[in-house]
Amino acid sequence: MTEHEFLAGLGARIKELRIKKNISQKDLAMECNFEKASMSRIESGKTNITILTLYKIMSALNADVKDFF
Amino acid sequence: MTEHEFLAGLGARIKELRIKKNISQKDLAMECNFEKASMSRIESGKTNITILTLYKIMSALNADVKDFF
DNA sequence: CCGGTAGTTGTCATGTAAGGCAACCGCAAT
DNA sequence: ATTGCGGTTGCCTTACATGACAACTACCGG
Repeated sequence: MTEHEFLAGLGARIKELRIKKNISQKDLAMECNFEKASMSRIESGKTNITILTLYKIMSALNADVKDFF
Repeated sequence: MTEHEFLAGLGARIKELRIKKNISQKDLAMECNFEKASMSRIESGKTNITILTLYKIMSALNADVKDFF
């Protein structure tokens, strides 16, 4: 698995969990205290997020980090 | 769980897996293509690593990312 | 047609991770 | 006492994530 594939897969997983909770990128981003633009880039695998950013998203989704992989 | 606790816990988990494989920070760092100094800081929770750095460490440890949480 | 909603993309400033080098601390073992 | 190893810390540069704001597309509602 390439690094790019890894990031894309992670973004897809985040999107999947977000859709399951029926909230918009904007709403999820607001709960994480950043912009919907950032969430868009994260879900599309364009940014190599830090582990704390992943932690914030995980918390906002009431999910366990394990659920992201 | 605070962000600091999250980072510290992640570092401890990395250390645990590294010890289990019986390799030094230096050797693990070399496999990840960075310095032992960086590995020391990661294991002690001093740096907020990116997900690709975690991915590199995971690969070097022949572990699944799930094993880190 | 026009408003709002969801998502994408460009650009910017600031902070900080990545990567590297060197010096240092404990602690073996000789 | 000194050589070596594992680990820690300080400092530096460069790259990039974060966070923000705006502009844009596309779709759907009235």
